[in-house]
Amino acid sequence: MDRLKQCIAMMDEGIGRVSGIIPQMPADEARLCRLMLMLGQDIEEELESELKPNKLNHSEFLTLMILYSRPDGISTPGELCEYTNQGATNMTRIGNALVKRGLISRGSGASDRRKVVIRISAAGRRMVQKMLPPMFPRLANMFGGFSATDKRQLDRLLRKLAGNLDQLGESRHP
Amino acid sequence: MDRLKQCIAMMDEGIGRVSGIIPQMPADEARLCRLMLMLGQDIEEELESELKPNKLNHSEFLTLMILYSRPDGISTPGELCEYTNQGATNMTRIGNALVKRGLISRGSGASDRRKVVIRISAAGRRMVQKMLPPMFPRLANMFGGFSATDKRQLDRLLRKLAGNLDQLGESRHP
DNA sequence: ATATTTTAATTCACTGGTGAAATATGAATC
DNA sequence: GATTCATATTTCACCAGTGAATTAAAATAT
Repeated sequence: MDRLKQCIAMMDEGIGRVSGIIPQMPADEARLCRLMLMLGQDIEEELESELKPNKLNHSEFLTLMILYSRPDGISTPGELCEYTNQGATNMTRIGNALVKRGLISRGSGASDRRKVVIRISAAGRRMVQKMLPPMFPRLANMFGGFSATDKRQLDRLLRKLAGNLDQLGESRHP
Repeated sequence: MDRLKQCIAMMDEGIGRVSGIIPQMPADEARLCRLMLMLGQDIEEELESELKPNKLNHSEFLTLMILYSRPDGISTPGELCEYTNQGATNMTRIGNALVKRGLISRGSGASDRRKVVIRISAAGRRMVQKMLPPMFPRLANMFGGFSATDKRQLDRLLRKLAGNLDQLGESRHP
């Protein structure tokens, strides 16, 4: 129990010692970065554990949600790659898996015949509508004790961080 | 460019539409949760891209850093599993990889002979000291434009979130 | 003391995801 | 209008991480 708290305590100590040895290290930033990584992973695990009973993994679920949230229920592998941040290779596999379960259909594109049109099926919509409500309580608990201001602040800071990460990313992929 | 920003814009629209269909959804919490997932992944990628030139992956690097940050430079597979949040299986592989590169040594435990003692080597310490400084500029940029207050706020909110996630986790693993 | 249960680490078979090459269509250039 | 170049998807071979079973050593119960 309290796994994260323990990991964080040990990180705080560790960063303290390391910045004793290497004082140029930006210790506050390192801590925030580690926190983001730890919480991100933990939330991912939490999510996967909620998806497991429905035998979907995160990227399959996300793909399905994007289609569900579209007015027309349609997209293409390439576009889904961008928004799910998955490689094309894996999107092919995800498509195969979802088609096999009848949650989406794949058809040839009309205008550009290189593109494949992916469309959520009625069964896919039902699946989403069945899966979402049970997630709401845990989702609410995740931010239990957060005031409206806390949530606004967190939202603001995360979006600001996103802007910086985009900058960093651009210098990686020139 | 601006990959994250675009993903976030599309998420905002998507959540808007979904909460039109399913109004019980806690939309603010869903947004924050998605933001944490997206940023967590992106930071992970950023980190991996910095580690790649040294042919270490995140979990290998983290393992090495934990050992480095210990006063005695020592741990055991089991303990490293807890703090890296990796399964024992994978820790065996990580150990193999790091031993093969001479960054750690593995020895039999004195008191409890089931436990394996893992110790960072001089080469391991040198590797860490070589790798860290080049990461500092990007780490600083990640939080560029964050005031001291912004950083304190973010730290506070993330630790609060960690507490909630520990609660959630306990109900999963009873 | 011996038998049982628990704990630590490893091995094996598998899943999810990636990079490089292949295929096929479309767009641009000569 | 043939050739070159760019884009969308798929296939193949590989890497990282997981769950179930295995081995060995402690701890506990009988």
